[in-house]
Amino acid sequence: MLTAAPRGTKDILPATVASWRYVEETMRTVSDIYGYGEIRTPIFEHTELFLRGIGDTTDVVEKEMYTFTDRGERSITLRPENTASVVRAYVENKLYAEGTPTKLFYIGPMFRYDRPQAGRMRQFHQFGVEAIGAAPAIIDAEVIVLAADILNKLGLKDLKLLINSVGCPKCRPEHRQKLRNYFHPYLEELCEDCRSRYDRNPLRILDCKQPACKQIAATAPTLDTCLCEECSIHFSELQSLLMAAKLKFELDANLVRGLDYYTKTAFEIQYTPLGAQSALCGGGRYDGLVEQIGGPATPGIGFAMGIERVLLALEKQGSLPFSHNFVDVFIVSTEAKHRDLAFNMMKQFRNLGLKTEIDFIGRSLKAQMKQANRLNARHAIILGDEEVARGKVVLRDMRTSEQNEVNIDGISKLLCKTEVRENE
RNA sequence: GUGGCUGUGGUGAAGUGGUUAACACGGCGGAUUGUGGCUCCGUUACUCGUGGGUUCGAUCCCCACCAGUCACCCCA
Repeated sequence: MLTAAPRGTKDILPATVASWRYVEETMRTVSDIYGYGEIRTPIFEHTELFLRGIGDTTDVVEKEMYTFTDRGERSITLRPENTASVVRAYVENKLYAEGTPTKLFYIGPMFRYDRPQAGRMRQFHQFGVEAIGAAPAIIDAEVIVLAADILNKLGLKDLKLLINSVGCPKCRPEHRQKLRNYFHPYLEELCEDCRSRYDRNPLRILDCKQPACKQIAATAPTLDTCLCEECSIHFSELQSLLMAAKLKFELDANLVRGLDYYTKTAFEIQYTPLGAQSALCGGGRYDGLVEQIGGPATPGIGFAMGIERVLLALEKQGSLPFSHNFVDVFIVSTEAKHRDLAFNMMKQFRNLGLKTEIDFIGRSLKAQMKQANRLNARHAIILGDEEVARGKVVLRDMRTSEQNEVNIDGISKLLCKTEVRENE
């Protein structure tokens, strides 16, 4: 137990960190181009924020949160997502004073107590974007295009963009009523989950995978038939903007987001080969959220993207850039009496920006050469006893095997020139 | 939270109720008493996820737990 990380967590080791940085840098760069600024909120918040923000009947809140009481008797929760925090920070720091809309992005760990699976961790990482303060569909379109742009820049193929409108507090109750009326005669035939969904949130029945429920739901009244004029116009404007941006999408009347705060636009980008965890990115509009957590009535839209999932997709597709490590110089030194000289040389090289390595465990000359080779050293500098006595040292080019004696003084300059030439 | 499958060294893996748990890669050392990349040799699992049980005896049989994985669920 001491030597095992908690279930659903994992170490990200040097060999994979390069991929993470590549993905994160792409996200940061694209966000910057779109005018989104990075925000870093705390990893934990008052539990109440998530109860109010996400909705206290959602699965995330009901059974997936890491909640504990701190030493000051406060109920604290490790963030299961970041939209509520960002909105809290927006209100608390009065970011609306800095001009509208406020465009923010974040990258960081989230925590959800789920049963782990590939692409579903208890500590996982999300990149996400929030645009707060603008209601028109053009900001929805920007956010969606931004998400697609990142995935495209990363080189992912065969992505599927699904969009829907989940309506607003004006049209949703009507739809809800229509759904109840429709499902009422079938109550006995629905699965247990759906019977409770009937009372709590009949919209979710549309999402059920049970064949029986699916069949019944197939002809249920869909939301698009009930959208109020405002929502309906908003949705068609969004579609026209996406077409203008040449972004392909599919309408999915059954696309429902799991968190309560969503209104109007809902969207998801899927990479089907990932199976059950194919949603790389999901989001939508949340026009009631800012007010819900105690701020002024303010519209907003955003999405979150699962970094582990993006990485899985890239791996599956074979699109991860492979990085080959190398060092500029490996200093070979077997004589104890030359250790200080070797160490000092290494320090000088490193000050010049050369990646320099040395043996740390008392290897033989031959073994040190092997090590230099394994580390992909461009050059080996061999401190031979006889040469050092004459103020010289052997410089070997590891690729051509050419080697010659050079003066100890001035070797730094010599090496630097070589490296500059190679990098050109 | 539910169900299925899996669990042998750093990695990929073979294997059997009973002396020394294959093989490959990797690691370490060596094969000209000053030099790597190829080749060759040696070495590298007080032990087969953990804990119980059955048995004269279990890595191979049973149970529990832990972990991974697939599907459900949920969601990114």
